[in-house]
Amino acid sequence: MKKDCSDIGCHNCAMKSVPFSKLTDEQLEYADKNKTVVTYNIGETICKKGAPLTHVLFLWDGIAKVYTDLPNQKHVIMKLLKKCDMYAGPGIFADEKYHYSVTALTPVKLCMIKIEAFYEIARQNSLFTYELLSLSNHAHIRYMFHLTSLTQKNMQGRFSDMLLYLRHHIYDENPFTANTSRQDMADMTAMSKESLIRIMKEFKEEGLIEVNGDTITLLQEEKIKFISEHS
Amino acid sequence: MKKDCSDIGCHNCAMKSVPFSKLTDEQLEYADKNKTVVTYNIGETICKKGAPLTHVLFLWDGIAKVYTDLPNQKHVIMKLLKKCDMYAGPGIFADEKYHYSVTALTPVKLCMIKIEAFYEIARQNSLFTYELLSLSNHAHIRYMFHLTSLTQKNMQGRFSDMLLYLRHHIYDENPFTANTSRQDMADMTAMSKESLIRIMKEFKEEGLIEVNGDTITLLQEEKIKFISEHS
DNA sequence: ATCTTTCGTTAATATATATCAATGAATTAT
DNA sequence: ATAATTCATTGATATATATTAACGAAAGAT
Repeated sequence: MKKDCSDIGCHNCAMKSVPFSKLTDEQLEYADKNKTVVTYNIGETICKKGAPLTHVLFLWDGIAKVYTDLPNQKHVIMKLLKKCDMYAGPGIFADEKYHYSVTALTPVKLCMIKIEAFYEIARQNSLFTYELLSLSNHAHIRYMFHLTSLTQKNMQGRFSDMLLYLRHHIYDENPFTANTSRQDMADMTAMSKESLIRIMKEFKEEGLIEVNGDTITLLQEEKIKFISEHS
Repeated sequence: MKKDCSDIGCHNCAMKSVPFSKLTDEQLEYADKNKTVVTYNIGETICKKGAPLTHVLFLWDGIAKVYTDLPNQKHVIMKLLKKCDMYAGPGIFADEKYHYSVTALTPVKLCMIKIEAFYEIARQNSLFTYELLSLSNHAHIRYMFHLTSLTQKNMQGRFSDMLLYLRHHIYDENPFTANTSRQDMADMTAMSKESLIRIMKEFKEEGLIEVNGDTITLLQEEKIKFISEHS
């Protein structure tokens, strides 16, 4: 069965995240009463860093970027969100602010659940909270990998990590068509746009990848993995 | 009352972390039965990255470093642990491995609670899990700050961030005596040891700090904050 | 359809930071 | 006490990466 979600209530939503699969019927009902469905266009801001955290997001469709919206315009993209992803910023259970901005890279359809409802369910159901903690820690492990990539690897290594991330975690297919601009890719790898393009060219010339506009083919994935691990 | 902890059981432990303050007497009793007290010497490894995660740590005394133990010897120190800190690596509730190594920078006394006991309590008590999630997310917010510091700021900015971290989060006093070597400081700021020393000298010559061996005085904290924010 | 703006690309140059090498001071081992 | 390591420091040099500038192509606006 293809995972999809029409607006027929949390009960029947086939996209339920692991924490939500632990809820009782009553709790799902409650979540359902506190949800809203919204559609965003490309480039629209879904969450703004610093604003009060009011909702948890569940992507039904589309790709969005989660990034540190820094005053000096130098963003770091922490991750991309895709279909079926749940997104609760780190401010939840903490200071109740958004610490990242989220912007749509394609048209994005999502449902939002009020944070109060979220808290209420967490208070009632320790299995739910347990799974949230699990998700949170898995995310943490990924961020640590990201941090060591960005601080310890050279540009070739960081670029390789980005390619593998897009191929395996976001698009899950080999020739993939990225929804990220070159600037976005630069923000994912903590380099300047010009450097990113130069490294991309280098990879093309060495036959590691093929690039057609936004469509990228990994021609020698093993070598790319090697570069990721040895830079 | 000075926060301290003698081995009189979790019940009477004055250092109880917020999550543990939410436990019932019975649950505290249970934790107590599953704890061990250990002392480590300087330089000893408390946890090794990659090893199975078996315990959660509670520091009674001393300073330890939490770092990504990378194959190529290029470590990143994520944070320091001090008295009263609880430390459960991100592998808890996830893949049950240590993702960071932890090493004692001073003699360290700590108690360890078995992870199974931890899970059992989490299953029973949603308030406990709730507080764990809160801690986890607060930690995440700090890591994000760290990541943007390391990837977006120049060396002066990163060094300033480290000084402010040591002064406010670790030692909480102004002339402080660091337990970190120059190499450790370099690993905290993602630069080479030589660069760290050069920046340190620069700060001394500009009258921002005074350095006597490992004792550092922030002479112009406002300017250091300014550098942190504008680099 | 034309103008304007943004985006992708390239090359030349500047700069921040790492690496290398050398030395003295401080620890640790013998 | 002496030798042997390790650690802190400095200067000279190399290198990775950013910045600047320029231009064509694509996309949006009038």
